[in-house]
Amino acid sequence: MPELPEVETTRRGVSPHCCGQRVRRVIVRDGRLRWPVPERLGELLEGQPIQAVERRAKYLLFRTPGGTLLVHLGMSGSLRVVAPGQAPGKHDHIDILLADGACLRYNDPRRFGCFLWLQGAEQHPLLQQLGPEPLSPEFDGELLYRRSRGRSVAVKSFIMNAAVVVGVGNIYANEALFLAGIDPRRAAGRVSRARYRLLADAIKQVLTSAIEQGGTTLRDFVGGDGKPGYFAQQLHVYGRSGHPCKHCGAPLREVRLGQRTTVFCVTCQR
DNA sequence: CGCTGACCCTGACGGC
DNA sequence: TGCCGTCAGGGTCAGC
Repeated sequence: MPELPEVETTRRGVSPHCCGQRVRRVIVRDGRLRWPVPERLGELLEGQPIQAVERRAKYLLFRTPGGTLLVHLGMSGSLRVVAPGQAPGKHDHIDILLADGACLRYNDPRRFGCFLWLQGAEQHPLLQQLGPEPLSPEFDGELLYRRSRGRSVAVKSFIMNAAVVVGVGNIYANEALFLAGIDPRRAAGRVSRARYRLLADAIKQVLTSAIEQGGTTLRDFVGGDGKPGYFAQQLHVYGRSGHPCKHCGAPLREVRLGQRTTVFCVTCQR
């Protein structure tokens, strides 16, 4: 379940192994992802040098002179660098073989991810509608306040909307709302400016600390069995329905908002 | 335009 | 033990 910190950790893990290298070969074993992997991906990518690996929202962008490979890990995807000659396992759908023999291997049991080839990537509809990066200075409480006026949607659904701010998945939305003391069910338009400042800070804080902890597992992404970083993180509410609130001890409550499991403390979050 | 809910998919898990 | 239903979740899209 890669959230933004896992995607960023993946980027940092694979980037040094890819950058400056040419793609020798592309092997697509199963191209049935969110959208079909382009038939001609091999022809398009082979021979191209990878100039940079960037991230926008939860998308990874592999830049080459001929175009950009856009990768999303979906719900269950992972991208790792494996040693030459490693036999593929179950759900290892795509290999990108690099000039030095290393292999960038994509595994995705649920196949919610995507591999797309873009030219003029910035104009692509998937990237064009996106709101600001949560860790950029552009994202703050003022932006949330302004964009939420008159909106009746629950504040939790609001901050998970990629048109508002990217990269806030279910886990971190729950955690940030707890830290900010805001009831996730509250209408977005009825949250004050002061509380949106707290919320924006909380979002930055949970994502930053998750990325830092993801960094400690970097070698897993590079070498062997990648374990998502957030398992190491101290979670206050996510997955703790019915357990005592870490602030007041009252049992945490669970509801569904926009098809997503939502956990919060009725006492501490108003 | 804003919002809700269906949908894509497989594996884990609980009940019987 | 095994079968079956349910749930998990990011993001897109249809429809109200």
